[in-house]
Amino acid sequence: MNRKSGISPLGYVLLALLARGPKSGYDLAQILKEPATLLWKARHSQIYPELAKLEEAGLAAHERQQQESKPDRKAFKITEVGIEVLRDWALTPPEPWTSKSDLVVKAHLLWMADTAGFIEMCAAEAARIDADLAALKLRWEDFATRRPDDGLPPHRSKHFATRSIYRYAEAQLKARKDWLEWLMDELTGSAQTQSGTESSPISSS
Amino acid sequence: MNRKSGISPLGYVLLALLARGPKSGYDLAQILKEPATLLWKARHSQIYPELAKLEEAGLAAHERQQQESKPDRKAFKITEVGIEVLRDWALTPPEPWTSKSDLVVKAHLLWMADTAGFIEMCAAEAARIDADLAALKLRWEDFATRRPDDGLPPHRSKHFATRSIYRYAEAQLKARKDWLEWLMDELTGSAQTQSGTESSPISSS
DNA sequence: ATGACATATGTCATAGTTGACATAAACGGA
DNA sequence: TCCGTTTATGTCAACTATGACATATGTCAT
Repeated sequence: MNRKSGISPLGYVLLALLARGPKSGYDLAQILKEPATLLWKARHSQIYPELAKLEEAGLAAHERQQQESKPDRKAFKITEVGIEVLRDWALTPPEPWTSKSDLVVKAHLLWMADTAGFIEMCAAEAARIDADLAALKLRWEDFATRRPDDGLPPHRSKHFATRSIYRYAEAQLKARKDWLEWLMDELTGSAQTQSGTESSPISSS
Repeated sequence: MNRKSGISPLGYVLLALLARGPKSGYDLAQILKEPATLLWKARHSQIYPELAKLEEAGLAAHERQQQESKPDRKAFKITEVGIEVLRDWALTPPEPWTSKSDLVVKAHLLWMADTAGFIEMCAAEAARIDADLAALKLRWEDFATRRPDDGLPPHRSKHFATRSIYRYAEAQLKARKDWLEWLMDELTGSAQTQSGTESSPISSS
């Protein structure tokens, strides 16, 4: 729990999802699970206790539901207080953004690594990003089919808000991939004309 | 500590920095402190214990140094074993990349937020990114002056490796800023022509 | 001297996150 | 009937990270 507000980062994520409609812990875990993290990444082991905290704080409430052909579920709803808290939080300055990628650390020690192996690793990562981008596109198409445009103006539209986070994920992935491709270009040019770890001067045009 | 390797993510970061030359915990804390996180973000409270672990594992070693006009320091060096461990790690597939930005969570709940306040928050964030980009450029120019190009081919050059991580940071920041600008464009268009939180039908062409 | 500041090293309680363990209802196929 | 899978909820130990507290040396200005 964040000292100032009493709500953890994940708490806000859960509230933001509950604000669109009631969901169970299981539902939330499906939305926040890997791969292709769109909004946030979290496991059910973190989600269930967090929901209990939100409920204790009066920001969410649950109701037991019986289902046919499925076990019972706890349907969580955001409360009026929760909505107010969310609205306020939406306008507060975002946390300073710091991404921690071990790929960048590996790039930092590129100069002492096996060049061929490093390029191979980069190529595999670029392929993984392509797969993520494709999965993202499919996921968006699926969403857009299930929930077609509500026709509301962007600033009131859930459809638009969702689209905006897809665009964000896509932009970040593309930037990462472009960088990888620039890096591989620089390295292949360099490793071929100059001697690498072992030199095998077969052909240099 | 990571179960498989016995080395934490931060451990690899510290080794990668030590591989370029001896550094004290204080030096490392300066490199890894905010703002404008380039490689990783860490506090000295995490760094000092981690250095002790690396030393215990035989991956780094320190030597006490007396300095004029400054307190004593512990100069840490990477060991031969440490170098081997790093080289191996450099070729292992990077962790699946998941960035956690609360800005994206805020975008997800855009539809229920005060539009004018939201746009203002975005504008402030865009300005912050501009400042970060400017600071990044200055930091690169400072580095390039202090450590001019070593003339080595990219795959063996520390200069190039450093440049690559600057490019990465720049690309990520730009992608984030471009997205923010797209978002603000969409919102200003929408909020002006259609009624906002309170409707004031002044002019609708 | 006194106080502010940079250098330098450390600990500790708390918060956030992961991965493993644990349980159970309902379905479908072998 | 037993086994695997999906749905569903939960706990717990270990790991990672933050923010506060703590201490000490040396410089410089007041």
